[in-house]
Amino acid sequence: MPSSRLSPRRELATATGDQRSSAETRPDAPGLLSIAAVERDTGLLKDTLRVWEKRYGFPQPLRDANGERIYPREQVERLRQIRRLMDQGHRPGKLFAASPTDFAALLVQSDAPAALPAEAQRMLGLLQASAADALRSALQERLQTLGLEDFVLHFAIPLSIAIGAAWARGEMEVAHEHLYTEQMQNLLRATINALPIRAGSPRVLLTTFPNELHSLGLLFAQALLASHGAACTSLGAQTPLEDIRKTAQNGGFDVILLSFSGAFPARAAFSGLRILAADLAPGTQIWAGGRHLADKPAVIDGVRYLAGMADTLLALQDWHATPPS
Amino acid sequence: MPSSRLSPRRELATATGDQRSSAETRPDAPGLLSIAAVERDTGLLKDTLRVWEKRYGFPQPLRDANGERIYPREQVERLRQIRRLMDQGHRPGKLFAASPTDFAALLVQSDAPAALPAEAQRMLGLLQASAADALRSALQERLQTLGLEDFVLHFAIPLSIAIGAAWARGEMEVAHEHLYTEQMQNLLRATINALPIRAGSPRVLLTTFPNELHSLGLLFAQALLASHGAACTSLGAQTPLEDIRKTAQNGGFDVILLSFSGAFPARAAFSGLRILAADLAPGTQIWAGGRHLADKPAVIDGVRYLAGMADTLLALQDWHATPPS
DNA sequence: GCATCTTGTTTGTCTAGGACAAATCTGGAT
DNA sequence: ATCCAGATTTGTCCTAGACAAACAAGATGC
Repeated sequence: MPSSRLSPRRELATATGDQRSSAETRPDAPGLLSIAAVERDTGLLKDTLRVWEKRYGFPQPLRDANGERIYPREQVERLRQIRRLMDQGHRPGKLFAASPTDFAALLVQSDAPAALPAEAQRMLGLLQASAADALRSALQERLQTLGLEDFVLHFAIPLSIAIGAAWARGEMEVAHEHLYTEQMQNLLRATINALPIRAGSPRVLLTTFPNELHSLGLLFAQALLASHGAACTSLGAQTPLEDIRKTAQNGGFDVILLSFSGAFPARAAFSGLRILAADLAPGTQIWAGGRHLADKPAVIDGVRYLAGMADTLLALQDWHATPPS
Repeated sequence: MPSSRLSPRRELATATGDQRSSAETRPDAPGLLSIAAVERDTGLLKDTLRVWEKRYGFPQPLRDANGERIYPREQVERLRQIRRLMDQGHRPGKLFAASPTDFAALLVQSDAPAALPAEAQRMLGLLQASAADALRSALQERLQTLGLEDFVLHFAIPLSIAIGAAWARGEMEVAHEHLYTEQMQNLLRATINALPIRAGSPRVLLTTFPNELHSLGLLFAQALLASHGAACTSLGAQTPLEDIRKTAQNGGFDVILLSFSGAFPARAAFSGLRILAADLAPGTQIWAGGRHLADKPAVIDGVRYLAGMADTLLALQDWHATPPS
């Protein structure tokens, strides 16, 4: 007798792989995580965790009564730090070999001590105090003051980076980050939704390839474009290549914006871009975001690389200067 | 020389496990998917896919030059249908044993032929045509006409269910569903954001346990509560139990709303609820959503079960009738 | 008849160790 | 400096087996 479900859960099942066990996420056992829970928390595949244990001797989880791996919280935190450094280009072999001192040095160095606006600093505090309402209104106030463009470029992005760093350092709970993401999303989506579309602006389709999550980054780009009147349609993250192609053809878009994080292999990115570019309606452009792509870009007809968020606006300017229609 | 990343990707890495391979998602090879891609698309673990192949003889992927599994699109679609029926309580053994006729019958039966408003029917069409702008304004119009509460209860929820069913039937691409989720999110978040908070209303914290994705459902609940003036704070999906506890204590919330989909094992849900209820500030309530929980609820002090979305509003009424402060 | 306990079956996830191709680093030649 | 060949690192996939939790069915008691 199947009991029917209340509401669909698929939109995320697609994007993430919704697992169904109970063991890996058993909510008891305070500081101890199963291998599946660690996979979820760190983004490292089970296979990778096991092979690291064999090759490098870390992590070194305990075992429960059934001989299954049990990871103490501190090891998971270390794994997160390692993951973060790897995302920045370091290789695991070096990281595991590094002395504790060197490792710490790398970590500190990685925390872009970039100029973080004083207000952003204050918001880190609000976040750590879980002061949701205060955070909400503070963000809103900043947005009012700075305007959408400056807010995104000079406030939201540095703040997001700082939060990522604080999280890797273990100074922030998962809940804090969720709270931040929610508030920021609410604010930006509401703002974007209310913006007028300027005539003569391009119609832009935004998304990422499969295996690209990174949803806040995409939202930032959308906000920048929309603030200049572009007609944006986002598919969120993780759209299969074939689907992007079809949607782009149907929708009559002028621009397809793809965002890539550092973790996405450049080879695959270029290969996908080539395929996408191959059967593009004439006049349609592709904008590919992601710093590591812009470093040594493959020359593909119809593809433009954006080295940073700010480049998005330059591309838009150029589009206006020479509309391909 | 680490190349630094533009923007943080963590908020989703947390929630999903961001993988880093290239093979599983190689964007070439039109109708053929690697095992990792199938895991992402169907939500079935690699291990499960392999063990099904051995035990039931399905799926039966091809092999590439390296002996690695390659799944044709049609098998993946079948897997999605199976997954959907399993979410409704069917067991795999029966499904694999069923004759094609019986299987088809189950599928049809599962597609809640529930009364779908004519306008919703029309929107399914818009979605399938990828008419993003038309969809956007149509949704907006519906929302204006019906008001937030009716819109959610009698329009958005049935529509979401219908979309889930169409997707399982293979009539809908991933992109269509992404498009829908995005538009709906934009609309609801913008609306919620603009709602006033009524004095004397409870402060509600919304989230789900780890392994619970289901973000649109949570957003629906938030919309309903907010439409009646409640002060809602959402953490999104997938918050670790410990984090929920801490946030709830800090934030001075009156209610914690947890949402569970059918795929979440009831045992684990009750166990988690008990832990959470144990050290709750006096006067704080827990509302647990999810039909399968309400069927045979474990009696836990401070926990109220919501059998359906509409129950959310009843609970709110009761709260107002007898404020626990 | 309805509830509770016991047993047998189904099912998902974990374990182990081995293999290999893609990505990266290294040194040599232009 | 730039480019190519070879060596090394590294992530993911493979097989095969084991076991506990979830479930179904039958037995027992009220």
